[in-house]
Amino acid sequence: MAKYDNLREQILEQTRHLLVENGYSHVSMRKVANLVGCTPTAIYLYFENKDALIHALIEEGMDSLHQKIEECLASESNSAAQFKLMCSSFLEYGFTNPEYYVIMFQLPTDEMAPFPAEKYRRARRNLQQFADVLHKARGEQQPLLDPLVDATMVWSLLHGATSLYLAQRIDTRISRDVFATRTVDCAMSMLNPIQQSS
Amino acid sequence: MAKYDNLREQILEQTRHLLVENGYSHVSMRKVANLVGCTPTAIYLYFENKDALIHALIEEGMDSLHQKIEECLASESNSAAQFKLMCSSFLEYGFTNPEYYVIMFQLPTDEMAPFPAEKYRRARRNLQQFADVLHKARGEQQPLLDPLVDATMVWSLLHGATSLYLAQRIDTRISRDVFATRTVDCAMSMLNPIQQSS
DNA sequence: ACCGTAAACTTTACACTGTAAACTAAAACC
DNA sequence: GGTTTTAGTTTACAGTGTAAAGTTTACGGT
Repeated sequence: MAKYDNLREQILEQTRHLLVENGYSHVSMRKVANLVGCTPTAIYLYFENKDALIHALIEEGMDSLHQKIEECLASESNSAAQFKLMCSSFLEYGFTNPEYYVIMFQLPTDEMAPFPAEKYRRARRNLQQFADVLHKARGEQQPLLDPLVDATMVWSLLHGATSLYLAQRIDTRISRDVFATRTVDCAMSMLNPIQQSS
Repeated sequence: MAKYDNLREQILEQTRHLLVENGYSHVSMRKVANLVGCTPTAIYLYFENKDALIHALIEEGMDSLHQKIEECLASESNSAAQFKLMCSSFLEYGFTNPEYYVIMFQLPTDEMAPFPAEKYRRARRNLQQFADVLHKARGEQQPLLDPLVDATMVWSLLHGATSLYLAQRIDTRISRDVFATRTVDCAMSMLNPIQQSS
């Protein structure tokens, strides 16, 4: 009685394809259905709604980013070097996977259901790893300031840089390489505990 | 023969109202038209399309942000103090005008026509001012590195922080005030020329 | 063998969206 | 007074997400 074999997987596959080829705005239930060969409403048998379908892809993205970050930890022993590699890898991930980056971090929050809390925890591993490495890289220096807050600063910088780059808001006189390199330098400077203002 | 007095202005007013009250996703040509009391297609007599209508509001936002930044320059004489005030004002602008911030800096670029180049120049005044003050605040220190690049770093940080805050991606254990203060501190640390990596 | 039920869909429909094309009424000009 | 221009309206099309109901197929039990 099953008309397709593993329709759910086919739906995900074609959604991923549409996303990567044409960007989020071109992902529609009807387009996905047409590619798969089923009817639009059949998708609702496997995903509660469009948001849930996208959330499945967000999870994929979070996992591949996580894996990329894990590799940074594995390929360097010095924690400062690890941190540096993590930063440049994050940037590279965003630059080379804009469609995934968009759904992971830039989706208009007021139009979309928030990424479910229980899945978000897995996503937050990424931030936590930044915090851990940042903390270690500073060595025995006084952890006066919450490492979580400082990791959030690093994340703000990296996310801001990626967002502006993807939105083509970076002055064209600045090359992509210079931009990325300087951003990483900037993040590295956050290894020195930031002095609090008066 | 004019059926409305200054229909264009009424359209802008109601669009602004819809944007601020309900966010970008609830701005539709039909809703605007209903509020104004005209037909949806009448809007096309004054704005080429929905993008052009939104661009008009983006311009408003850019201008009010510019004015806010000008005030920072006026209310402080020390350039470091100016810079600091500019940073915290930028954050405050984003935090308190999320709907404007979204259309100004976060609108999905692949769904929307880019902000027209000739208007964008006016928008870039803001970045240029950051660059100028940053340059001045560093005093006579060697301008080895392009101030534009460094200003872009500051902008990345501020934009990233604002985006993450608006998307409620900041850990709830971090209060808004702490987050803003630390972000500004972080931006201030960029006054020290960032050392380039090997 | 037959009947009931449940699974895996499809069909149809609704309320939205942006916007193109054609039509209309009133004012302005010669 | 007739013509053109302005300022709209009406109608229509192609697209969106998704709810509700209908259909087909397979399986389990008696």
